[in-house]
Amino acid sequence: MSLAAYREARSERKRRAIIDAATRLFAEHGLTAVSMAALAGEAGVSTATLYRHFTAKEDVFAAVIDELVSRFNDQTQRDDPDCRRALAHLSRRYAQLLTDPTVVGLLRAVAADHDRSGGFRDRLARHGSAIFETDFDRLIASCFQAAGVVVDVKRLRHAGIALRGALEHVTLVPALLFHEFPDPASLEEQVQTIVANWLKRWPDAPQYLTVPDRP
Amino acid sequence: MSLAAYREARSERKRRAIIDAATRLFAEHGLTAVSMAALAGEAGVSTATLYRHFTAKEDVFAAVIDELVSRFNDQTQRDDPDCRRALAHLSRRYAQLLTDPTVVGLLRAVAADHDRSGGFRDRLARHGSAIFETDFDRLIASCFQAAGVVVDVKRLRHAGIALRGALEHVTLVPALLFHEFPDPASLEEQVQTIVANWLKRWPDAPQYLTVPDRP
DNA sequence: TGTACATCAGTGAACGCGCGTTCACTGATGTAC
DNA sequence: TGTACATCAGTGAACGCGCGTTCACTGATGTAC
Repeated sequence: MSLAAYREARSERKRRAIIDAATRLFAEHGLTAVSMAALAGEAGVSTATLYRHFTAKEDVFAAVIDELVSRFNDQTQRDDPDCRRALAHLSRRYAQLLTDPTVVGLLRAVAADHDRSGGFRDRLARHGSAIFETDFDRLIASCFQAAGVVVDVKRLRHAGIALRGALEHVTLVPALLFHEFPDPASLEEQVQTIVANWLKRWPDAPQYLTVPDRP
Repeated sequence: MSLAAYREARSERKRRAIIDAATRLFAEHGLTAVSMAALAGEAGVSTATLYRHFTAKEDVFAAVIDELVSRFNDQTQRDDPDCRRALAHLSRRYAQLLTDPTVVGLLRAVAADHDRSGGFRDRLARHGSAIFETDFDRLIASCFQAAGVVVDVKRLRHAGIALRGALEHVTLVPALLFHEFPDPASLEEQVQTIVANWLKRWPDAPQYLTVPDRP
């Protein structure tokens, strides 16, 4: 049975090399700009081997996306009991994710080739977005509760829009549109300022801020 | 000289048809997914005619982007003397632009094919972004001034991040990533709420909000 | 007025290249006897 | 132990298609005489 073991090990190594190379190339250049020959070269494999492991180019891309999504799922972690610290921590993770060149590159690839897939590929974006949405909503609600402020659903929603919007404005938007990625130090500083501003203006805001608009 | 006039009119008609068709197709499918044959078909023209008007496919794309940029430039308008109304108006324009399927589609196309152009094509994104940045900065400063609050540059910058980030979160982000576009009514309502929340929390915020973070 | 010619934007058909994909074959290892 | 054979992931070379681009030609109009 050692023949089977040998073959499986070699096969697994090749498959890993293919997915790793595909992750790099698709993230950097997008789906259509990467040829199967280029992918095979980067992975150190023949093009025919690509087709032994995957039925088509889009199938390789799907595998790349699936792996990234499952990496998201593994990242759920225990909350800090201090909800303000927990929210700052979540914001940092969010900002780091949205300035990760691989993640952003794949998001761009998914968005760009939207109409050539059956729609199954935007799992990455939707799934990742949904995970963070849930976490943000929960922590934002706890922060309001901890501050002793009772608020309605609509205000909670806009509190989330304010925080996530500010974070995305300094991360995802320049990264997606301009391929601009902040250095870690300035990112950290921006995130801290954004979270501090948000805390002061939403859960810690004085009561008059919770009544309707001024005339 | 009527021959020349006839030819020029016909030529101009063809050129317009090409740019219009290219705007539609590139916005919907991106640069690489649109073949010259498809473009010629949509424009009601032969592929050879495309090459009489443009030297290459990328040149057609550049013309499309240039036209959109110049349309931006024409839109500078006189400010409302009430800076709060002016800011609400600017926010609405910004939100409408970032939910215009053509604009978003071309932004996506520019971002996706970034590395195959010499970088000249991101004029659209940079130029549009710069125009709005200037306008927002100016109006935000006036709103603070009108409220009698003196603030430093950094706080002004974060006020802008808060407002534009919230607007982009409900427009550009879902549009770019998920191809989701809100209907005009719900967009209008979201923009109004976002601007109202922002005004209460930034220029109208009580003094304690302008001192450094609480311990 | 009629006719031969000049002009040039537009075009159908072709070209050659690179792509995604497939095919017939290899070679490293285990098994039968 | 040695030898003939079975297995099957991996591969180099080829295939056919669609793409961006070009070429030789057309035809609508004006001009010369």
